Amino acid sequence: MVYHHPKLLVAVDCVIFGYEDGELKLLLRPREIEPALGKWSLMGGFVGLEESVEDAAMRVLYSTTGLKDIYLEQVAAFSAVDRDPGARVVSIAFVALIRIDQHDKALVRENGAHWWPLNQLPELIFDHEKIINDGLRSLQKRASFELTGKELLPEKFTLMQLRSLYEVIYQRPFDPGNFRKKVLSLNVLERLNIKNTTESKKGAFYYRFKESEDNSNGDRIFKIN
Amino acid sequence: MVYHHPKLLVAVDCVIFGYEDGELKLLLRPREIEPALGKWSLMGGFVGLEESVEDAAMRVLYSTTGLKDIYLEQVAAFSAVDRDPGARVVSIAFVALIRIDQHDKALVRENGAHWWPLNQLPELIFDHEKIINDGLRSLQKRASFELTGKELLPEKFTLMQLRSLYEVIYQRPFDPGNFRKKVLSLNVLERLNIKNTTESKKGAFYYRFKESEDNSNGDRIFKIN
DNA sequence: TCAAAAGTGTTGAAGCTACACCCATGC
DNA sequence: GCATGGGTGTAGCTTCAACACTTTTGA
Repeated sequence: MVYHHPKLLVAVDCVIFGYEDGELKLLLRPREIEPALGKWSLMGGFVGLEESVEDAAMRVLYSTTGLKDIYLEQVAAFSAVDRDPGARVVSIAFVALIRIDQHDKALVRENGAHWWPLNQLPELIFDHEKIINDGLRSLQKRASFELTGKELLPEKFTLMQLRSLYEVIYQRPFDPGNFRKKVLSLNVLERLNIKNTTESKKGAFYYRFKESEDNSNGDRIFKIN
Repeated sequence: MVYHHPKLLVAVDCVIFGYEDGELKLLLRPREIEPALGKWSLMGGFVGLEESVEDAAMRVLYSTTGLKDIYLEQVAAFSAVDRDPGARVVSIAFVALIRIDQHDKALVRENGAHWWPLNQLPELIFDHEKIINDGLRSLQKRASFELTGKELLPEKFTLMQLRSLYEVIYQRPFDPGNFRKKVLSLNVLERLNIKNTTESKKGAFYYRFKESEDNSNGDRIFKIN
């Protein structure tokens, strides 16, 4: 049986965050069709008949970065009637977190895509700037409940690197000593017996996320603001 | 210009919460068409070509409760390919909060709709039980950041009534003294010079929400669990 | 008089903030 | 030696949970 109602184009748009050179970056690509040809756009695609929106987002991520099993989280549906002047499109936005060093650089280049620092974004099409803002707030919320870094940092990292990541996610400084104590008290990291000596004279121990640790107990770990 | 991609039915489903007789209740209606005829369903409808999903949710709420300007919040998109056996439908779920005593009872009756206590729900169609669970978690989250009651309680209410509301939202008891102190410290309620004497011998002051108070500063006010 | 809710006070534990302070080392 | 980040400690403050206690009044 078929319901008699209008059908709409349904898209997914992925706010793909990566972390490199102490900055949060976003993977964007120049739009290749009218309208808004040449402006920059989130990585997106249309949802097919035989896939969920999550499947579609995974497909988009795989086809643009070559990565599977990416952290993915729904943000919201964006559906203003005129948000896309070319057609009526309802878009489901996702946040994706990836390690920049792991993605398929050739594939990204082939797509004309480019990593843009979060605070030096180019002109974006449609409502993508708003989507990005909501995506960042979503990331901040996640980072405030669950220690976030596994998906963005290298396998092993120093506490200073983790703190730097939090500083760019929250756009504010953290007290080094207090950050260290708080993070270690969560009991989700394990210290390795290797030191990083490139970023400080003394050398700092590497840490990594423990396997299969829940990492989230419902409490805030950092306050936003 | 038109994009050449499949189009899908897009629906909205509203998890409509009300509070009555010390219980959280949900407005549901029996489904009138196959498949799943006779099972109970969230209040929903299809999104038209000339409306956003928020518009569509508003429209559904107005046509089933007679109310406008309702608190409405997106929960998520549900889009499993086979979630509706009758057709491919992507549904955007919303949470709505209303005062049960204010809605249009005749209209609700006319729709065959019925208020069901949250913990005695009937058998539901499709994935609506999951949608309700996610909706409740969404309500809990909101109530943990922002004192919630304006949309569910009568204009004036006692602190005991507010506490009872929180107890059913969180499904756990709150210490009366501590709850009182915490809530009053938020500075979003104003005490009226009237007492309610029907629920206690001594009589308790009525309170109401202050006008245009932000009511949310980013901090948790209650921990979930 | 007694039960039940209203409303206030207290106390100890826990967490957070803002620091001070020493350590190790490359320059 | 000195600047830099690594790492630990601490004093003062706020918050919170648990619970005692007093007030008021209808049954």
